[in-house]
Amino acid sequence: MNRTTGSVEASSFPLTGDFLAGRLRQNLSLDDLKYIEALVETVSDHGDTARLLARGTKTDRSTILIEGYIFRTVESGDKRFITGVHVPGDFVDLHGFALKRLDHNIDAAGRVTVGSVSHEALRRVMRDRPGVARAMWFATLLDAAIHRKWIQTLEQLDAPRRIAHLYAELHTRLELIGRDFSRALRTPFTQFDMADMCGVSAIHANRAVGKLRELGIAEIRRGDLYTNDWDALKRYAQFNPDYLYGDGPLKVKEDWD
Amino acid sequence: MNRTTGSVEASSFPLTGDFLAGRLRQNLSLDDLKYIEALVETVSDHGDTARLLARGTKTDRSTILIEGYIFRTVESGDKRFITGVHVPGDFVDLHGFALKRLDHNIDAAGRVTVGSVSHEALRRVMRDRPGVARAMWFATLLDAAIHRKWIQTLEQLDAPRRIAHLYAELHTRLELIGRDFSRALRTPFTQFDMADMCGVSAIHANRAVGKLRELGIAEIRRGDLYTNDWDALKRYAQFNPDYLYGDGPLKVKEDWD
DNA sequence: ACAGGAAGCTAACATCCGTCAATAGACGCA
DNA sequence: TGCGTCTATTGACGGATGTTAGCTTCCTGT
Repeated sequence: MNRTTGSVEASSFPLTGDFLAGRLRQNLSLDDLKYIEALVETVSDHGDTARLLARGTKTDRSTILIEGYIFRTVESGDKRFITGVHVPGDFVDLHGFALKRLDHNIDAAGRVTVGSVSHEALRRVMRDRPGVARAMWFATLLDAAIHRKWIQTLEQLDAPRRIAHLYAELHTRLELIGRDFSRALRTPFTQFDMADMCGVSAIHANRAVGKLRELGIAEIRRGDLYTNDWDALKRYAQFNPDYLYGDGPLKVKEDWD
Repeated sequence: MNRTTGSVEASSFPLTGDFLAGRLRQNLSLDDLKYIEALVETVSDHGDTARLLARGTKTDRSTILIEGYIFRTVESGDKRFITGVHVPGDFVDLHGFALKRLDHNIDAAGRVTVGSVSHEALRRVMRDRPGVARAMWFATLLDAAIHRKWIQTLEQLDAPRRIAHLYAELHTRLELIGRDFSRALRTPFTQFDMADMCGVSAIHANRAVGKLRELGIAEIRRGDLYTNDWDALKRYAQFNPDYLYGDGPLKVKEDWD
């Protein structure tokens, strides 16, 4: 595997063999995971808010997030909208493999480490490893389920609850890939980022953060959320983790063939 | 193919051989389309607002919409939220094939005609027709792209523009499956339905419909939209059809294998 | 034709949220 | 250390939206 450096120095993330064991973990054997990891040809680091892929780009590579957070963004006029956020282990542009032309940007939130897989390699997967190909399909179906929950959140909740729901979702997704933050969840998000994810103005996002603080639900400082009662936060946000399929209905290997 | 009747009488929809030529059309040969059509084991009609599949259901069949509109809905408290709408030719629960347990309801909007395909048959597709399997994957990726646009719409637009955007999207999606409504787009949507799709109260949806009328953008009566200037409506809604990939980047057959 | 119910419409008031303006705090860089 | 920039915070005001209530219109079944 080749290792390159983006706009900041190469990270010291240890490529010990399981950095891909994220969302796909439940669906694949260790053998399959090692197979995918071998597909990653380059690993690179990128600095604050770097644009990894611009809307409209035709690319022959797909990107997997290894460390950090990534936003899906669209720009309209002078405003930015965030339609999704990714955590380590997620393929962030698998749909670019199929749809060829991206309909949105892929932006780093803070510093990130990403791996790159050529579409040529993915075509080999499609041909030689149907089980892996299915797992990748399922991963994109989970993306769709998360999108639907964001739609519901935007339709249903007020600004403070939207922000609480965002962090509740991230907390659960990070737990599912084996990262437990019992008391604090650290992110590089600014209140502008939160506003663009929640569909409110930055000033109103600030009010919402203040309300969460005032209610004793959570203390958010520079993107990092501190709480001693995640259950209370999740209850306040009306968070129900079913849509993340964490109990493993993604585990369907035995149902196939 | 067996033909059954739901809660209303069997429709007279002519099953002449191309009712599946919807979203998949651009990706598949005529031979492939006929192959899929042969998979449809039963066709049934359903009456107003029938629930075709309830959240949490484990099903061994998938549903393809032949005529009418279908909502994806979730209920919370005594409120309903609509996270997506489908037009003829769409597979509405292909993800149920992969994820096993549905995280939302599948509800008819008005009267619908649907076809049913067993998961057993889909497993055969996966094994015997990789090209068809890929097309179905791409169809779910397009669902995700539509979801992202809904997220952006909820984040960006006010209520009148959201409703205009909804009809603009439907207009384009119906055009892509060969149904052109140059002057009127007929739907069975109530203003409650529009409200639940746009994340506003029914009363505010009524205000929004009134504003579109007052501005001369569109006249919406009992779900049916009349306009003599679709371009003006789409401009008002800031509608850009790129995300529907109507120009055929879904056409990737030549890139595979 | 008639009655009942569902859907559409309007008004009044309260709350949520956007915008503008100004200030304070935190961080990076020289 | 000091400066500049980005981020966070607060207040004031106006517009967008939610809620409640009541009324009207349209559709449908008898």
